[in-house]
Amino acid sequence: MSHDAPAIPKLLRIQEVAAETGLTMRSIRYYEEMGLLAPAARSEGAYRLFDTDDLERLRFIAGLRNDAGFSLAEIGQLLEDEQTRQRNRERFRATADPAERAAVLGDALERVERQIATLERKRERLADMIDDAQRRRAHLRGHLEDVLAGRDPQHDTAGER
Amino acid sequence: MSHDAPAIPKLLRIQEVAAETGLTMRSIRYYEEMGLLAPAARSEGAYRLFDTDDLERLRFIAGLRNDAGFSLAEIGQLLEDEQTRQRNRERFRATADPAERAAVLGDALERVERQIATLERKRERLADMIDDAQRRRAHLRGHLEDVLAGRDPQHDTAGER
DNA sequence: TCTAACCTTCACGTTCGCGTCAAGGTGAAG
DNA sequence: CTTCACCTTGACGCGAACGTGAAGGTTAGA
Repeated sequence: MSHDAPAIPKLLRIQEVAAETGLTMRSIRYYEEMGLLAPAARSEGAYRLFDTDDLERLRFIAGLRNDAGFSLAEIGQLLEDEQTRQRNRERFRATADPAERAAVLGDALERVERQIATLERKRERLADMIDDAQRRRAHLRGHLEDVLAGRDPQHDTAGER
Repeated sequence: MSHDAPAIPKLLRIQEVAAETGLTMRSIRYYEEMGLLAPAARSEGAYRLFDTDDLERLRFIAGLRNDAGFSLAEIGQLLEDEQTRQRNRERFRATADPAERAAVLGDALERVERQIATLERKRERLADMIDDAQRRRAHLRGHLEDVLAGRDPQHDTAGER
């Protein structure tokens, strides 16, 4: 009967976090230094201790960097907005003045919309590039089929651009 | 007796190209140094002269860097494939051996497919992030409407994430 | 021809995103 | 208490992607 532990969230040390996320310890510390990470819990002797939220956050950061190609500064903006959102929530609750509440919300809305615009520009670029690549692929497949079928058309890709 | 110039494609100097593409002169030279740019034409006195193809190429590079977040090395790969494609076309035409032709095409196909996979992973990430952002936006809009309508629901965002 | 604006090639400086020691404190096991 | 793996904070180094002169040639116009 091991007195079931009620809310000990199982904190991890940096090496385990590194193994878990695929990041290096250096990177993790650097991200904290750059303010991308809420100063995680610390042990008595100043060991960094991470919870599952930190893991998620780190994975998010890694994704943004590796897959989306954002700089840490940009990631900082994106994450900052999440924290700002939290604080806005408190501010929001701290006042009952509809005007101020509306202002807070309007601010947040603006930020999010700029984020979306930025992300969508990126996505559109990517979509264009993917379209190009797929057209090339289709073309190559056509040629390959021709060759494999013994055909030998001189048509040479037509509109090469 | 200026024998009417039939095909003078209006060459630009680096400063004009910079203004046109939004890049700096330094970046343009650097891209050439890194082999991303075919050594454009040179004037008598070694001035770099760019044509519209160069402009397109530079815009493409800028797009890949700024919007898609690729490194110059990665861009080099992507561009190299385009040139490889050109050369493969010649190789392809140089031989009549179906096996070799198929090999050339298969090679090109592989490259393109890897490119597509890379790009799509990126796009999926972006799509996820955009979804998140849009959900946040919808939420904020709902709140804002509530406040502007004089409502004051305590519901507080419900499922916070 | 002369000048002002433009260009060239070095070449060193800078920021970002870490890698890599160095010198020491921490923590759990035995 | 000792040991050893693990952690800490500096601090220097490095490659990428340029910025920023310096020193000098080029071009086009008055």
